[in-house]
Amino acid sequence: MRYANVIIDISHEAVDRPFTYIVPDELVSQCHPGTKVSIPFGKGNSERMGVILALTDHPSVPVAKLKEISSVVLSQDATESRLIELAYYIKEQYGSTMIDALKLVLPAKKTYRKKAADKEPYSDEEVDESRGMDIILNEEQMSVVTDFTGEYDRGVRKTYLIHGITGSGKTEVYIRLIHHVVSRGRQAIMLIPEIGLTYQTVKRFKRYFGERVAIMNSSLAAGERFAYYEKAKNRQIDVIIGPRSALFTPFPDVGIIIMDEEHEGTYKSETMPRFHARDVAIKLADMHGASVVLGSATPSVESYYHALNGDYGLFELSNRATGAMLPEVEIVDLRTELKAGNRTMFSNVLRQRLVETVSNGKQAMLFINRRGYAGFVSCRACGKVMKCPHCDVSLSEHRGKGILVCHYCGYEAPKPNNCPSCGSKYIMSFKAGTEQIEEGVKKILPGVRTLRMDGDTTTGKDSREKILKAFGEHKADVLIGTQMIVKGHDFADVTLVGVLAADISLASGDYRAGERTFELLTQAAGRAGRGSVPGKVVIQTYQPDHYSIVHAASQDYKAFYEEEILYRDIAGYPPIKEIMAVLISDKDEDAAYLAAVNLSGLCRAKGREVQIIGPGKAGIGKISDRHRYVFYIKADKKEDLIILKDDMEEWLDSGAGDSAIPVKVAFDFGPMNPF
DNA sequence: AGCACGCCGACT
DNA sequence: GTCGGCGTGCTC
Repeated sequence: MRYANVIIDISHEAVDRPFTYIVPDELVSQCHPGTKVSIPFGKGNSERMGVILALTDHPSVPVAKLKEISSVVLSQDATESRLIELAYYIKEQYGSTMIDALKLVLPAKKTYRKKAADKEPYSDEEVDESRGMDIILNEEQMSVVTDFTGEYDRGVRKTYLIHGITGSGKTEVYIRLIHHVVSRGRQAIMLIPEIGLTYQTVKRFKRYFGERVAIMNSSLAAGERFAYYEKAKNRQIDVIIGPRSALFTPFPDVGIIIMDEEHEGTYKSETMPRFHARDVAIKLADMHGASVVLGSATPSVESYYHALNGDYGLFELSNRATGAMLPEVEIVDLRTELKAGNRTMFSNVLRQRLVETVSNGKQAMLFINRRGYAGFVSCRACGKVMKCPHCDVSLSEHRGKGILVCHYCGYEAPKPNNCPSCGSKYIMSFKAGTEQIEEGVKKILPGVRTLRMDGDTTTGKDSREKILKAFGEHKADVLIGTQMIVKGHDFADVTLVGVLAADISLASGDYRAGERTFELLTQAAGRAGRGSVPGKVVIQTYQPDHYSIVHAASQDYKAFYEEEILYRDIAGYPPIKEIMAVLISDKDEDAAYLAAVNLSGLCRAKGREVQIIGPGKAGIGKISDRHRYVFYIKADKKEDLIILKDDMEEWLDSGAGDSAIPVKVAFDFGPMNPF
């Protein structure tokens, strides 16, 4: 290990690639990935700061061109070195390169223009002098706050889970906890899922923390983000609210990390360091001596398992803070509807409730899981489905534009007038589920005012906000949408929530299907009756006896958990066992397959106590002309998976099996979606 | 980013 | 004839 790959200065695009340096004998013992070093660089050999990415024996550049590392730089900037350590943790845990992990953690300045910093991502709200102390908490909320602050002041640092039903007032509790930590001179990171938090919540935080809180949304330009980072470094703000990347805010002394809606899938990165924000938050908290608070109405099975185990502290909030009643839930068996001759998407019960609701001047939300209802395009004469030439998926038509789009690679093509297969001119697109429902609603209630919201028809978040705003102002009677309408939007006039086909999400075929269905139904049900009138929920399903549906209807998380954990135990899934997916892709199908066989064979040959499933073709066999193969490894402990990941990385680095070199290999620990 | 090399205008 | 403009391009 005589040579080191060093990144010079991550913050400038032009030099954000590794350079090779000779490691002098006397520095060998001190040089590791993540070590800061001083090196001569450029024509004038000016001394620059760099970070070691990796060590190697075989430089890719002629040795004659190499210079020596001058010295190892000891951490003068604790915040930065902590983030570098965090990058190293991410690299080790999730199997990425050090450079990708560093780029994640120390984002490049890029085209930073000094502007947005002073522009206040809300108008200046009056800062409340009592700073959050005027929130009146109920007994349950209060006991969470006193238990936490008591332990915090005694120096106890750990991870807590707040299991609080929808409307139990978790936000007020978060504000109190943050206030406590901030008043002791430390900082707070408040993580929210990508979908963002409502304007109401933002206003509450602004009100209590005023100028000392920054809100980071995913659309924030790199420059704006950088401006916040500067403020955080200089202790000009105490609280950052944002999605998973908010974890990398360079606060000097973090005291608490809160993760709201901790069960949300968006906390798991879908791109190369496929890290889970929960794990990284716990690691970061450990480095700072901070506590972590996870909150959810429907905790992930993993987190609840850890809470029951005693790994996490557990708080329960089981009352609605406003005293509003839980909605009344009815399950409708679609099989009996069909037998009775009802072939529409609406059961008699739902039809009746819909008419009642609208004629009483109230509002209804109708929810459909989009999966399986995408607006694909096919030929009526021969049945040919228009597919993407680069991916194994069907194309969908962009609303009325006559353009077919691939959602995976962005390929676009005009909609043909004649079927490319049989020449017929009867080419039509299947309507999106929401469109069909809208038509159905209008048949039941002629003249009803409807709004539609789904991923395909809603371009940009602006139109989304507009739709929600219009519905909130009661400019429509019925809102029809996909998952996106169930997340945390409170509308006082909504007294009916209808779930049209609850089991579509059960059919997704991965081990989280039951959990996801329970979550969606519970969240959807939580939308009904947020005002003074109790709400009604109608769940239509073909599997009325499925435990996810039954327990969602009775709003009984614990009963759901008991059955779910039993299933995970029997089938050997997380959190009982740990699972890793290895995804291999290449333009050449044979090369991808061969690499998958070789890698899985390598893992088998190691003879560890693991179970290897596959390899096989991935669910979507081709994306952007790259053929995809996948295999899964199950183990009792995550460490066993990490060791195998390291073995595979080493094998790939060493160039063993020359054919395997160009293939891309991605590791995914605790995959959220089946490949 | 910095610093060099590089090929066209007004100066000791 | 040379000093110097900052336009491309490389830095282990």
